[in-house]
Amino acid sequence: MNVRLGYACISETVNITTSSSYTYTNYCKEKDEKKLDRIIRSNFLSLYELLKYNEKNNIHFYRMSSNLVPLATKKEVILDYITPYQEEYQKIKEQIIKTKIRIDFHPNEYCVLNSIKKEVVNQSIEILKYHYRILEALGIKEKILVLHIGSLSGGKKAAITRFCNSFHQLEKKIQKAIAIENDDKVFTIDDCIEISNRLNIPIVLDYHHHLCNKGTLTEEEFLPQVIATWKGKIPKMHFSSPKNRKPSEIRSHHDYIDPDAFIHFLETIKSYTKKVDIMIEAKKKDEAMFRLIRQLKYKTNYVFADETTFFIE
DNA sequence: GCCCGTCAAGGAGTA
DNA sequence: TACTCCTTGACGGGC
Repeated sequence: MNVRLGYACISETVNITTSSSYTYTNYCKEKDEKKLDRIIRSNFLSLYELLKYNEKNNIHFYRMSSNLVPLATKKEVILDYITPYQEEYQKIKEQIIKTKIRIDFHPNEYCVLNSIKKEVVNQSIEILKYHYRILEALGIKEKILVLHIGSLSGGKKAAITRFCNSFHQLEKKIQKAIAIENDDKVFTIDDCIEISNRLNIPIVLDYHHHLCNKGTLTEEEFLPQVIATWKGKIPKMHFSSPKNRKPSEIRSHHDYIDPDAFIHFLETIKSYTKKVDIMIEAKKKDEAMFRLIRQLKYKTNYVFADETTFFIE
């Protein structure tokens, strides 16, 4: 099995941020369009710098921050975040094409497509449109928006039906970009499989969430189904370690990854797929990924093709 | 330069 | 109905 590791949004090594913000409260006070423009350009420039850093370190899998454009989804703010930034998009696009890095977005838990409130659903659709437009502007061919199912209101059956109904309200091209992820409290991998079967969309398995919130299917049962949802594309999965074994902290992410748990995870999945991209979700971001890699080199016979890519027999 | 309160979002639980 | 907590990184005032 070929494994590529990636990290999300922030580098602990490079001291820049792609998430500089301009809060709505401050914007209302100041109405400083130039400041907003400066922040957006700074975030795009930082994204370009991070992609250069990824290239230097042979990182082939990366999640962009959702906060690239502050206030982009605020109804009260009319903001064209595409046309004025063509130069920035082009520069980033060329870097993405050059390095063939696989990139995605993961809108946060406030994007609730199955909310019982119509205005929240509408706002969630706007949030997805914003992410999709950025992917389009960056010329990313394989557009992926990883989404949680959301609210449990009215019970699971009703919640899943609401998710499917809202999904069908999305433009077709955005529907094609949606992938769903199991969460750590409510929607299990079983639920994701049910939804995936109804909507024909891929599933991102989050193994930490699965350990917190198991369905009835065994790993042997769900793994081939989850991988099949990618229809030949390289499956994406998320891996993190619990901050603490205490029930109150088991859902929180640790600074680093438990290498033995990770090795166990790889051994579990290796007979089901030839390739996998795994996003390391640890508080120490890329630093945690590189520490894990050093530990894998020490503990295993995995054959490394480059800094973040290796092969398991 | 560090510390800590605030911001921003929706859901869910409690009073 | 109103509140508090959850989560997370950035921000910004105070010292």
